[in-house]
Amino acid sequence: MGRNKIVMKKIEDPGARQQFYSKRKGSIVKKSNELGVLCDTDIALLMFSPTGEVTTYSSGESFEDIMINAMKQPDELNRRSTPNPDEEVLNFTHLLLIVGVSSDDFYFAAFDAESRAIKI
Amino acid sequence: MGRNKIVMKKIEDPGARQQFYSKRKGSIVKKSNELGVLCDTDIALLMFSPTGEVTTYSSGESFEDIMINAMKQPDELNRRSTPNPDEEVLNFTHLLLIVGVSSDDFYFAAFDAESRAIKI
DNA sequence: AACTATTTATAAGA
DNA sequence: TTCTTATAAATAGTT
Repeated sequence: MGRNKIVMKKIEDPGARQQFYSKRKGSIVKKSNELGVLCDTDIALLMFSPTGEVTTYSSGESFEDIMINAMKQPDELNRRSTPNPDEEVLNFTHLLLIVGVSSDDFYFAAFDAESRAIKI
Repeated sequence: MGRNKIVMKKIEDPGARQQFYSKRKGSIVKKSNELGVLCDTDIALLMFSPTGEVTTYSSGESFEDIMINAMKQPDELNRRSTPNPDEEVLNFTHLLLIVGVSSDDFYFAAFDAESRAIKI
């Protein structure tokens, strides 16, 4: 929207890039908030500014709680199990382990360098 | 946008709610992708549909890698350290522990029920 | 930070 | 349900 159409290419000028980021970040947060309220559902956002500053947004629940809930679902994140998990474990170059503990529940997930779930 | 202004209230009809979710989800992903490309930066999205289905989006890097990078920054997530971490540990009702391991690095973070970082 | 022409998103309707 | 269209919103360039 605006005087010219958007061009899908990196903005090279650092000042203009930061300015663009700030405006658009606000819009995405606003839209996410609308979606969370109108649909009564959880949305989590995490974004890096061009200078490396992190912004998080979460609708309703906390950012971490939304992540935990996502881990507990048979969803996009967990669906990435490999056909042969044992084989993949041997090849990881990094490992992301997420563990959630509450008074009445326990859950965890691990991902290799390709973001594939690892059975542990 | 459209024939009428938005009303910030939950859509009660399940069919209309799901329809709204699908449209708006697509728009937010599109906007996030624009932001990621124009600003050459990382964006991660996680949202639950009204029926509980999880969608993730990540620009550039994988969703998990963006989470790991966020953990490594002195950012929004890590800034929530408590003045007296020891005291908080005694009160947690749940715990989220995130650990990342690569060939040349190691990092972790833990959060209590109030999403405050816990020193471990 | 505010303005405004224009593009974009989208709520209803077909 | 997919397509159309009038209108609300977002926003790029400008001031």
